[in-house]
Amino acid sequence: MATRTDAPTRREQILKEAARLFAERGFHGVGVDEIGAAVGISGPGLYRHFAGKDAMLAELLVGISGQLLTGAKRRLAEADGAARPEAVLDSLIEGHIDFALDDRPLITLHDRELDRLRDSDRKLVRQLQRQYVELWVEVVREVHPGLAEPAARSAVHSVFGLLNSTPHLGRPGSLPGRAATAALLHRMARGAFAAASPAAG
Amino acid sequence: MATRTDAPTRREQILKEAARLFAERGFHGVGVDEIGAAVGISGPGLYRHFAGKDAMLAELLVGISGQLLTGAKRRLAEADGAARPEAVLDSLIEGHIDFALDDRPLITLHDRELDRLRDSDRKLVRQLQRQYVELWVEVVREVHPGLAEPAARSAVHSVFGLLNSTPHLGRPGSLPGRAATAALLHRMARGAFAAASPAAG
DNA sequence: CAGGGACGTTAGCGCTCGTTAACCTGATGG
DNA sequence: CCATCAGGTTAACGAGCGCTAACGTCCCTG
Repeated sequence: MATRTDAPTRREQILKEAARLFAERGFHGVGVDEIGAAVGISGPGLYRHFAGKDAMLAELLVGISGQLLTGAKRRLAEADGAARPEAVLDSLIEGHIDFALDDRPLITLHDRELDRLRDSDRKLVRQLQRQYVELWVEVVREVHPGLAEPAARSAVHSVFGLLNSTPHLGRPGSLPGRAATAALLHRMARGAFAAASPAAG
Repeated sequence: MATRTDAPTRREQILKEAARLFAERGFHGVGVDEIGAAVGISGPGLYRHFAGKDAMLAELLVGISGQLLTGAKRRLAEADGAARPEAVLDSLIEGHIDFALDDRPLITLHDRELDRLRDSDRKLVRQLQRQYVELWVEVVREVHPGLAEPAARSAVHSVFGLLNSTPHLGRPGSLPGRAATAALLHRMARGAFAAASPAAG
């Protein structure tokens, strides 16, 4: 992946600030004037870049879901064939943790403001999310064959809850460091999956 | 605990419906007219029972936090003295799971709408939440002495995220049954804590 | 039976918000 | 050198919101 070095476009600035504000105070809790102020322009100026407030949220949520799914598919393809299923699962976990630690506001939005979308956008996001979940379910069941499919699906959702708890972990600074936190979350996710099988215990 | 058999008061009806609506569409996304309609009266009629919309949210959040903390303290006292620390932790987990499964809308509100409260109410809720977390941290560290305090605190928050994932688990009906779900969550929580210690590999 | 409180109702006020309209400005390219 | 256009500005509109005011009705009690 080529790392971005050029300056972010205005659209990107707006999306980033909007994500932060939406995560902090909720979609309805943030006014367009505030979003504008956050990027140095004033309210209606945003409409040169987006069709409306809803469009910003839609682009954010679709982007998140797509990014997660794309990354997961890539990791699956990279580790394809010879790799132990454990390694594939570790790669998925690692990817999700990176996302949860680096883009906390987006993680918050992801399961909080979905209902504010137009029907078509919401269906799209839901479909991307479902694909992402099913991809995890398959890998988890390869690593833990004793796990029935419904239980595996519940386990995946629960581990997402665990990994997405990063916004509650205090500001980055009270944490024991990013690497240590990532390692802790990784161990816990693996432990949770391992304990999900009724046989183990 | 004496089980309620008498009819719920109007206040309780309102709180229950408000919790559901707030969880579904967010605090700002629900109008007082809707809350009123949900209990069969119309908008302004609510003001016979609550000082305002904010007051409903405050009462809900303070109630949740207090209930969680009170229940945890009771469980700790009941199992006091001779009990193995593992049994105490299991009791805490069980209590939290009961809450997460039986009061899903409240669980959703609990970490979503806290910022909408007046300063004094928010401080109160935060204090109750902190006490609840610290109580868990102590018990977890008794069960897993290898866990440093900051890591234990992060682990507790993460397990809360795991347990509070119940709203994402699909409507109760697609689930393999309440008991099975509770057992799955319980196993995963224990497994996550066990895997949190760096020593365990 | 009078009186009052509990619990509703509808009408409407005042404010905020998303959005549009109308206008301005600086860079760009034929 | 002028036309165009991207990207801003402020003013204002219309809708929806929380909340209050004013009023009605039932039921309980002295």
